[in-house]
Amino acid sequence: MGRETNAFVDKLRGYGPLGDEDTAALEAATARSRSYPRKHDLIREGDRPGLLFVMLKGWACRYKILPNGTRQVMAFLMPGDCCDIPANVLAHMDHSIQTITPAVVATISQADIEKIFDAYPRITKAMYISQLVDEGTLRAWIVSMGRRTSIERVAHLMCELYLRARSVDSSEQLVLPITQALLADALGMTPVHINRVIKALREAGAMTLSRGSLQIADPEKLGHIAGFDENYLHRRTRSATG
Amino acid sequence: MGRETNAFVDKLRGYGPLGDEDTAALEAATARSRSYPRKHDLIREGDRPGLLFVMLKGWACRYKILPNGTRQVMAFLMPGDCCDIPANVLAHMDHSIQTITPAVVATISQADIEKIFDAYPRITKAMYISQLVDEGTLRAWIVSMGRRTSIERVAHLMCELYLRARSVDSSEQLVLPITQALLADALGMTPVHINRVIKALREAGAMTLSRGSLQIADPEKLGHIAGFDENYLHRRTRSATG
DNA sequence: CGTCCTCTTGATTCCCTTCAATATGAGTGG
DNA sequence: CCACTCATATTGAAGGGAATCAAGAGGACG
Repeated sequence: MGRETNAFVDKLRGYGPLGDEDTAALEAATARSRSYPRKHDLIREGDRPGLLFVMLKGWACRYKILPNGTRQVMAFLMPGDCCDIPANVLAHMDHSIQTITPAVVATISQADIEKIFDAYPRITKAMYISQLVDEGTLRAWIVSMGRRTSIERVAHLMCELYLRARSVDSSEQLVLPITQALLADALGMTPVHINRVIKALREAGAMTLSRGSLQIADPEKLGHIAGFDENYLHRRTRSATG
Repeated sequence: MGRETNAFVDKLRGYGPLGDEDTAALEAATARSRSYPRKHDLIREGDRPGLLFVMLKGWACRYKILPNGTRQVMAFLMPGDCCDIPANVLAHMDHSIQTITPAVVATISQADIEKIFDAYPRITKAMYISQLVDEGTLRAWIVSMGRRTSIERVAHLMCELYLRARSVDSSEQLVLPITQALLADALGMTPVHINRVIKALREAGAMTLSRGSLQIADPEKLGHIAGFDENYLHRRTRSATG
């Protein structure tokens, strides 16, 4: 087979120059991957961390179940994203990670991460920057939850997911694997109210969500409703890296 | 004068072993610091980033003003915390940073950061981990905003700030520089409602907030109300580094 | 072809916001 | 030392947005 693109390598390359030996090391580290069905927990709250998960295909999310039984989703992971909790700092996971779609994910052991960090400073730096960008996404999320109306909130998240998905899959008509229940868990709302908001967005001609997949009818309109400023995503044009 | 403790070095040392040359480099980089009054913007939304801010004394916060005029605070910065947006990835700041108290902060230029990253891999790694920990704090914040009641939300934030403040200042009776308006901006609520929640917490004997400073009367009770699990703060015992 | 998951809609309730008025203390200047 | 001003805190009343409760429709799947 030909050389398959590795979403993780692509992403890191966007954050800093990588040499051939860097990409080779990354590809070697993520060579062994596993497939998982949807709704499969990759790691659960309370587990001992220690592996770096690298999403190669499919989506996942970080979430936490609260004592009252409600669920909060804190992040969406797409191809190229990775998640890492350093085992030497944290004894137990404070949240879980679950696939949203069937997914292919590679895991890198703590020892191998250490080796890579020691031997490939450019990788360390790129991952540091990747971390900074992820943090910006979380901050934007906090802003949404704190100060945006529910319709703005939904529209804003859809804009973010649309742009992020688009940078790993440039299909013409993107379809995002989102259910109303998942949206509710991500935005701290009830499924019932999410449904009403989505109806409003549908009637406005901005987007349609049905049976687990979302279609953006009018990205411009959606962005306008959300008051969206894509600056925070820190996306770079991909053309330079091709 | 004797050797003053550098909160930044102390914090990073908690995340990984640093050699004498590492700490020397960090101390040299943060040697030149400036004092700022309270409510002073260190950097504003729209500015070009490029400096690494290191809080040496005092508190600050990240915030964003939305088009409708409301403000959302996304993070509190305490001595030892730093904030960094890589200039080569982000053209303009997507939020501002402002001091909450009079503060002493050092700045490191982009060029010097690069040099440090290239020459001191242990520092890079420690900062990467520091970043991971900060991200955990943001995730906890999202959980609070999404799925906790207002009283739990206030109590939870107070627990977090109390523990974080305590790890840099072990005074017997900690007093946190928080106003009701600031709390409201941080938790996405109105000052009026914050006031009512605080009244409830006061009457429960958990904590008291008055005229810009907060006292925790009963940390245990507060933690119980919040459903607080300090796991996510990834704090380590400081004794080992003394 | 029944079961389950996802989505939809209506009615009611309640938490929080909004609006408004007042209190209280800190800082300032005469 | 006191009047003045401003930021902060407090409390009440009314309104609205989202949750809750409840019932049902429509596919997907075995």
